[in-house]
Amino acid sequence: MESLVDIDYNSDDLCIYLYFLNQTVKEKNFKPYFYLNSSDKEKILNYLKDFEANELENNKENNKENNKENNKENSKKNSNFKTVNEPKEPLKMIESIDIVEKIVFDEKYKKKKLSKITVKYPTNVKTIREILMGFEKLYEYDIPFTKRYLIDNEIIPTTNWDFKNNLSINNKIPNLKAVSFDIEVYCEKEPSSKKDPIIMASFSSKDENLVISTKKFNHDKLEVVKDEKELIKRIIEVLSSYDVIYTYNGDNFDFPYLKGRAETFGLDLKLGKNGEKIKITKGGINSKSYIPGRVHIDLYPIARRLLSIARYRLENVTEELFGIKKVDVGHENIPKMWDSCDETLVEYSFQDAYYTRKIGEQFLPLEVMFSRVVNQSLFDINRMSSSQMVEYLLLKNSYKLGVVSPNKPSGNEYQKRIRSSYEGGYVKEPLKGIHEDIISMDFLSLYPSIIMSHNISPETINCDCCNFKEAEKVLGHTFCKKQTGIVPKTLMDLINRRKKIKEILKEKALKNEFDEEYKILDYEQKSIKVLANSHYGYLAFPMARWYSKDCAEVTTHLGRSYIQKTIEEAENFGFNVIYADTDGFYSKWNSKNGIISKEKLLEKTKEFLKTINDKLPGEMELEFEGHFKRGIFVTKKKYALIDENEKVTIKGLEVVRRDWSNISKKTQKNVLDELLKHGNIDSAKNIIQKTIDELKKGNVDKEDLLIHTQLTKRIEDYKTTAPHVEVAKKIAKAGNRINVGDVISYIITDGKNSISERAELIENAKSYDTNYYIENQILPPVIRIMEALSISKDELKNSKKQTTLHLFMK
DNA sequence: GATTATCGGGG
DNA sequence: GTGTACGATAATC
Repeated sequence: MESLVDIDYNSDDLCIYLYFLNQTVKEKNFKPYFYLNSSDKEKILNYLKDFEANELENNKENNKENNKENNKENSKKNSNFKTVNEPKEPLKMIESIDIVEKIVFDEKYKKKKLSKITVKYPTNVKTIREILMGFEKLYEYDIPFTKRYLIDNEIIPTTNWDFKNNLSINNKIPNLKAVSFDIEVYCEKEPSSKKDPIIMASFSSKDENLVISTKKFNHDKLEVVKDEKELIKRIIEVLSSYDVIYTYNGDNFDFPYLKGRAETFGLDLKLGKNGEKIKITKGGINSKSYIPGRVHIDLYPIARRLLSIARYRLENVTEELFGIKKVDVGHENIPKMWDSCDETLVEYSFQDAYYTRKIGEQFLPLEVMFSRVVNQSLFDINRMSSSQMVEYLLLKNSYKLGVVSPNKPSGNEYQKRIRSSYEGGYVKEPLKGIHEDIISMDFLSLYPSIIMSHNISPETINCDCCNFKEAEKVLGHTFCKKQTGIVPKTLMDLINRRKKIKEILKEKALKNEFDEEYKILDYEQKSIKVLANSHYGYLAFPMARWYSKDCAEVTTHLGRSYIQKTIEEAENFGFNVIYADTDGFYSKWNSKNGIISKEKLLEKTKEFLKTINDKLPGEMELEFEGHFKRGIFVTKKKYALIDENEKVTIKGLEVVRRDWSNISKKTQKNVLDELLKHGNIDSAKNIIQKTIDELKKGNVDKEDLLIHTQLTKRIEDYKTTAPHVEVAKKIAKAGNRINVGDVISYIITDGKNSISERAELIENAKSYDTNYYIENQILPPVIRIMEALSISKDELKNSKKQTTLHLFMK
């Protein structure tokens, strides 16, 4: 019994490689295929024959021309001989043409006779597809070969595999040997693999913590090698003994960089299970670094998908998950530290690898569950958006139902979809200000429930097989009563599976059985929840095969109507609804109905939930989400709350932009903390006034005034004057190199010229413009909060102290 | 207020 | 690789 960890098409061996934990199985019998909307085999064959004859004829002509040109070019440049185009011989590529009866999605689920065209090799699909495009409509012609294999054979990756009975056994997460990997580079500016060397590599696994360096440091985990080439060889050696490799942004940085460096030494990155080379595909911004037979897990895309934080640097993710602040050195200091043999650099490099592994261990079980539920490989799942996962789930279900799936949109259609918009969820304008004793309630999976209970799906919308009364229409649309659509059907399967798992979990919890199986099932139900909640978004996803703007629009329309009716009921019951967004709301007890204790409030909430849930249709449920000690509501999507345990939740108010000065960020944080923790508006006001005073007195740290802005284009390309551009010009004038992408840090100094002219580097700043910092850095972030509490801007500025010019003492 | 441009992660 | 190609936020009209 073994589990399938990876699958790849080997283009040298011309077959699929199934990478099990301890063996690679070659699959030679599976052939690529697609469908053609025609059941006339003779006609298809004749069409191909005609094409081939035509092609041969054209090629003779072209070759004559090409040869002439080539000869000319060759005599001129003496360049390599250009190969002439081979004529396309489609008939040789075809394995078979079979007439099959299929249900066709695009034709309202009609049963139809189609041709299943099987070709010899995956690359043939593109050739034949392009020829037959002019003949009739094609289906399922762009499903990657290995993905197709997994769908058709119902092989569930990462489950144990019973070779005797040829079936997968869904149980424990396989015992994969995992290591994390991270490199450090010596560079002053943007790293370039053409010149900047790799100086260190770190690894962390359950029984190995290692830093390899090309220089000696005083550190216990360090191994020293003589040069960079040896380092690269050692990296290959270490990585080659593991099944799973964790990185943080390794897709875009570590592996492409390593490959670039290896090339300068004439080395190949033969990292695959059987010595296959790493495959790095560059798709514009996002690369993928694939190692055949091993699973490269990049934690960065996972963190983006599963966490909701302001920034996704490794240090932010570490802090979010473990509450630990890891050592950070700042990349610009690496060369200095390397030159001065500062061992903090080794510790930093090691911690990067260590926490990358910790994050990997945290997320791997969930990824494994996604892989099993969606039925695609761990590597691919790692890099899929939730909409793509839904698509593969639908493709799998569609195949099981004998349905030919719809195609991806054409370029034009895609553009049209991107441009179209529709009304989203209901967002209530908040009752601005500070509120206490807040209860939040929300709908458990509002959109999935709506899609299921109304049978919303691209093929059930406006069907022609049912009769509807006018009153049954939603936004003028109707949904079939006879047949369950593929989207609600897929959702129901997921929800039912989750319900069953939840029941088992409940039983196990009662028996106190929090064992391995409990954990696995818990991960499974979590992955299913994410997938279920992604179905609505999928309907509006422009690249989706089962896209339907009408379906998405009906879903949000019904959602708005449910939440609005619920708010009305809550108000009638005695609540005062402060704010609402899409599927939930924040409320307090209306003082008109008397002042009640927290215990009584929770009781009332329970009572209300019972009455409302009795009225709601079966699938839908309003839930108690939380009780908050205090909350500040500023505008739509901008609010902050604090709960019983002093845990602060901030939505839309955080200053996350790196270009704001420290003093600005600090002030905003302190003001919010004060308001949430003590509810004291006056002391919040004091904080702001005190900061302004300190600024006027000149008691601020120079560093706290730095504003950071990135240079996004070349200096000469800027049409407008901006502070950071002016500073960049000064740096350039002083003879230093300035590159696109550099972050310029500056202080606005005092004077009479324009702001841009007064921007200076920290070492050149002799003063600062008090007024600028008050008006542009301190006030803007706090003003909207304070205005929601009826405090005016003038009131904040009015500290009745004289403004004096302040100079930095040095 | 709607539409268009820019980053993001890594060193 | 049977190609791709996201999504949130800031800037700008």
